[in-house]
Formats: sequence, structure tokens, C-alpha cells
Amino acid sequence: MATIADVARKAGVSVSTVSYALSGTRPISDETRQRIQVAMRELGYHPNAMARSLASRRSNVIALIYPEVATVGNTGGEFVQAAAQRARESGYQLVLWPFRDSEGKEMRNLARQGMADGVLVMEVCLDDDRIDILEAAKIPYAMIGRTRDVSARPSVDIDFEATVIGAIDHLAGLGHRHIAFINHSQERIDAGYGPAVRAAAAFDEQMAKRGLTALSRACEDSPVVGRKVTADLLTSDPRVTAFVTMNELATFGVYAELQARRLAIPDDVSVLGIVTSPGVGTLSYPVLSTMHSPGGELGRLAVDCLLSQLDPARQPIPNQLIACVLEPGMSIGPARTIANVDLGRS
Amino acid sequence: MATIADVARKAGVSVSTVSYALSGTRPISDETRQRIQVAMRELGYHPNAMARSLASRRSNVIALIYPEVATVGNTGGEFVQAAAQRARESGYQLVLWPFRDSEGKEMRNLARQGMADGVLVMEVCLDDDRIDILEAAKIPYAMIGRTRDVSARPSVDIDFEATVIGAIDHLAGLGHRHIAFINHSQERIDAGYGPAVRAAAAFDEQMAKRGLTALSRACEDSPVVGRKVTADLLTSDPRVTAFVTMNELATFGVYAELQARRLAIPDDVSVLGIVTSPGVGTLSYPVLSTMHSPGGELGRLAVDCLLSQLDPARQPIPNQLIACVLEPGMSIGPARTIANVDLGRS
DNA sequence: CTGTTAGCGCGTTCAG
DNA sequence: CTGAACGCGCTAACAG
Repeated sequence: MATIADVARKAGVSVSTVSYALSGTRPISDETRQRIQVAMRELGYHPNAMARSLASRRSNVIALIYPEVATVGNTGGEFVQAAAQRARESGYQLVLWPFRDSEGKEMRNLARQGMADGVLVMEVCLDDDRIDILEAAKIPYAMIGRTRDVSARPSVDIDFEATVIGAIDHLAGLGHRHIAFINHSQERIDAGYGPAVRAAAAFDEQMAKRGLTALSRACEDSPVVGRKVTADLLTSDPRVTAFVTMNELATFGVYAELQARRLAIPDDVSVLGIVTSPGVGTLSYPVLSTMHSPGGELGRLAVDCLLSQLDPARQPIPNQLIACVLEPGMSIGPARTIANVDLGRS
Repeated sequence: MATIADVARKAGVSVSTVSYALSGTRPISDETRQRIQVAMRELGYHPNAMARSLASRRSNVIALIYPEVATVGNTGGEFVQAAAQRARESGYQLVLWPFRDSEGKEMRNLARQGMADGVLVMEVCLDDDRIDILEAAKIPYAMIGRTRDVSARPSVDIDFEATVIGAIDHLAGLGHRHIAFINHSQERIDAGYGPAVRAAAAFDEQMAKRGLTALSRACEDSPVVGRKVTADLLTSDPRVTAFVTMNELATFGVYAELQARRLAIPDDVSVLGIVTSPGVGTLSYPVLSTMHSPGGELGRLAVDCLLSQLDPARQPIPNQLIACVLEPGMSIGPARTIANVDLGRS
């Protein structure tokens, strides 16, 4: 491996000149620059990342706290892909730190080893130790999601309120007045899982504001439970003509129960999946209309948000929210005016 | 940030003693070790990763070439998660290098900067430039998947032959003699996409060996095309009583077409999805029986395979193949003896 | 068992 | 516009 000294010797200049030519931190005459570049090419020179980091005290690496998420759908993958891509474009690399929520201390200790200049924290909860630990240690970070008090904390997140408003307006515009909402499990809501809490709050609030009837239910992430909850909803209020679901697996149960009851989608009942992964809508028949998470956009933004703190020259990025994207399917239609309970067909 | 020199001073020993206490490369008296540990604790010392890497010439980082895979299902996520986890257990970190297949040179150049000690290459094709480039540059690597000639190349992969044999034996044992196989697209087969090529070859060979009738079809990754191909298969050979699919999205089309024809699953036709992601079976009704990819296992193995080359003391890991895991659902039953074409029901 | 010290490859003052 | 030289924090001989 050729070093900077080899290049300097070959080009007949000093090492510092080569260094400056590399970083552009100082004006270099064109001729000198040429000679240096030729020398670099001929020697197959590649600057050593470790030496550079040691001397400059910046690793040019950002860490992604990568939670163990068992999910269908690939939003997480999109996020990671986009984040890695954006990091590379910005001259950084992305390392994966597979820490669980409870391993905040381990995370901080790793960060103190100087391997990463900053940290991206996924799946942040309303009350999240990790963020406190990072702040106490003065480690630059950006969170995906939000803690309860987000005022001065760098974050990017899905705009649940806008997403829910989009969903409700869409359905209400088609005459739906009794709309069910199927959330994640009560357990996750109680654990302060941001999406579950925020979306539910927004749903109830927006429905009330419009004088519509909201039927919200927590539901475990599974088709079987989704089906049970759907049955329960239809029984307890037969006027329901639309389902908004924020639970990919449960949505398959919604379809199953509707089909079992011979309720046609979308003629009798409309279904809209929100905060899903792109593509999952096409797995259902008729194709589920969805509002999918902007995983890629979030990934890029999260990186930008973090880098804006590492490099004071960059524009600081304000806390940013992105709404989910409507992916029209075939599962939404105008509301029926007759209660579905009367419509059993065989 | 405290340095090793601070620790040495505080403990009243030399820096090398601290260094050796840290690495355990040299015997240290218990008493000295105690003093050092106390000093480290009091100073909140954390060794600097960059300095360590520079001096030792090993970064303790491995890179994962992370392809842009647009897929439903989370096998990729499981792989990455498991790999990152295993790397951490082994004292390594995993960095993501989002390079496309065509960016072999860029990948090599990054590797030459010494940021990573070795490289994991996902989604390897039968003819893959990247592997040639890595070998030419003498960069340690392990591939997930296999090139055409795999003899001496470190790799881990799905055991497509064993998976296919498992699938066929299962179905043949239930009396199925005319079995359809739905593959990925012709385009991917032509591109030398390993899974598509290997599984198809294994399927035809094993079916022939058993005197069974194989109906293999390439199929784009989409429910719509999957449905068309299914219709075509049922029309061209009504004796088909079972589908083996290696195409998650197309499988939803298989279900749709069977339901449209009022063919009951599994009474009239059995369906088995192979090389799927865990959980996708539950998205279908009746629950699809699957043989899912061992993503986690592959991730761990890939890391072990690479690390065994970096550390000569480790046992070398032979090229290893892992079969997919049967996840029983409700979509497989005994074969009918009457051609399905005669069974239209309404 | 412990200490001394020369690098690892590069960034960045400071002097010219 | 260019060079010389020190230091980043640690590892690993070499010397005891």
C-alpha cells in the first residue's frame, strides 16, 4: 500500500502539499496538482481511512442503532438502504449497531471509542433512555421517531397527523361516517410506541372534529387477531362502512372476515391501510389501497439531520415530519347507506 | 477523552502494560491488572478505535455490500440483523456499502482505504465481476450465493437442491404426480440469478428422477402475472394438482386464480411456497405452507466464514449450504385423482 | 512479569 | 504557494 509519503516523493513535493491537494484546504498550483495526481494514479494510492480519522479526529462514520424488528414488509430495509446511500454520497459510511432498547449504556460506550461521529436511533419510544444517555454523553444523534418532548431534539418522523387526516378526508369525502381504526397491540401502545400512540390520538381527534363516529381498537399484529377484532367491530356497530388499519398483518384478517361475511370490498366496506410498506397492498385481492411509509425519504432525511450537526457549516435541519404516500388500490369506494348487518349474501 | 497514557500514569505503569492488559496478549500480574482497571474506571477510559486500528493494521470492521433489493418480505432484514449481531459478538462491526453490481471497482477502492478488513457480498450471480475484482485485489470476502465455479471460493448459500427435494418428497408422498413450478422471471434466470437457476435445475432433475411430470414456468414477480401463469398452467395441463412457487408475489396470484376457478386449497390443489420469508405464509388464506429462507442462519454463517479467513487461528469454514425450513400451513393436502378441469363449482 | 520506544499514515500548525 | 515537523492514541517489537 502506497502512503502519502510515497506520493510526495514521486511527485517531488512534500507530504503536506499532497495532503492539501487531497483535502483542498489550501490553494495548490495547477501544475503541482497535476504532478500529484499522476503520482497517485501510478502508485495506486488510496488514502488510509484510519490514519486520516486518527489525525482529523473524525471517523466519517455514522452508526445506525438497528433494532430487531420482526415485520413483514420492507420499509425498514428501504430506510436502511436509503440512509446508507445518502451517507455515502456525503462522504460517510453507515455502520450497524444491533443494540436492543435496553442497551443504551453499551451503545454509549461503543460511541466513546470514536468509531462513529454520530448515531441514528430507530424505533424511538415516547420515553426512551437511549436519547437521555446520548445527550448526557454529548454524542451527536438524530432520532427516527420522537420522544415525548421533542422540542429541541433532532428528529425525523412520519407525520401521523397529516396521514390520518388524509385518510379520514378521503373516506369522509366518499360519505363514510362510521369508521373503524385498527391499531397495533395494546401492549405496544402502553409501551409508548410512537406510531401507535400518535396515530390513534390523531384519529380520535380528527374524527371528533368532523362529527364522525370513530371506533378504535388495539389489535395484535396477526391476521387471526385482526379477523377477530374485525368481527367484533362489525357486530358492535353494524354501521361501520370503512376500516382504517395501521397493522399490516391484521389487515389480512380484516379481509378474511369481510370475505367470510360476504361483505364485498369496496362495495359494502372500504379498507385503507396506513403506515404500510410499499407493495403490500398488491398482496391482497382486491388490491388494498394504502398510505405507505416514506422509508427512503426518512432515511435520507435522518442522515441529513445528523450530518447537519456534525458539520457546523451545514444548514441545520429542523425537526421534520413526512406524511405517508397514498398508493391507490381497489379497496375504497363510496359508503353504503344501509347497515352492513342486513346485507348477508350467499 | 482519557488516553492510554493517562491510565498508565494513574496506575503507575507503562503504556505497554496497559495495552497488554487490554488485549491480554501478554501475562500481567493480578495486582497490576487491578490497578489498571481501577484507573480505567476512574478515568472513564475507552480505547480509541481509530488509533488501535491504525497501529494494529486491522479495522475490526467488515463491510456488507448491500444491494438495492425491492422485495416484500424481510429475509434480507433478518440476514443483516443476524450478521450485525454475530459480528458484534465476534468483536467486529458491520458497515453497509450500498454498491450496485456494476460498482465493483468503487467497492474495491473503498476496501483499499482500509476501513474494512473483509467484505460480505450479497446477491451473488453465477457470473459476478465483483468476486473477480475482490480476488484480484486479494481482499478477503465471503459471498452469499455462489458463482458458477465455487470450488475454492468462500461462500454460504441456500441449499436449493435439498429444499426442492424436500418440497417434492412432501408432495409426492401425498400422491401428487403433476407438479407445477413457478420461478422468478426469465430475465433473472438469464441474468444468472443463482436461486432461479439452481432451483429450477434441481426441480426438473428431481422430478424426472422420480418419473413425475414437471411443469416449470418463469414468472415475473407480481400477483397479476402469477395469476396469468397459473391460468396458463391449469389450462395446458389440467392434471396439475400441486404448485411449488419460488416467487412470493406470484404466489398471491396463484391463490387468486385458484379461487376464481373455484378450486379449493388444498382439497383440489395444493400450494407450497419455497424460499420465502418467514411469516408470509400467514398472509394468505388458507395459510400458505412454506419453506422459508434461513436468513438469520445465513447471516451468522456468512460472518463466521469471513472471519475464519481474517483470523488464521479460527477453523476454516467450508462452503456451507442450508436448506429452507418447512413452515406448515393449510395449503397442502392429498392429490385428487380427477383432473381439476372437471371440477368447476359454483 | 514490566518498561522504552519506534512506528502506523495522515492532518495541521508554523516558518518560509 | 510550499516544506518541516509534531502529534493523533495505540501496538508490538526489543530490552530488561
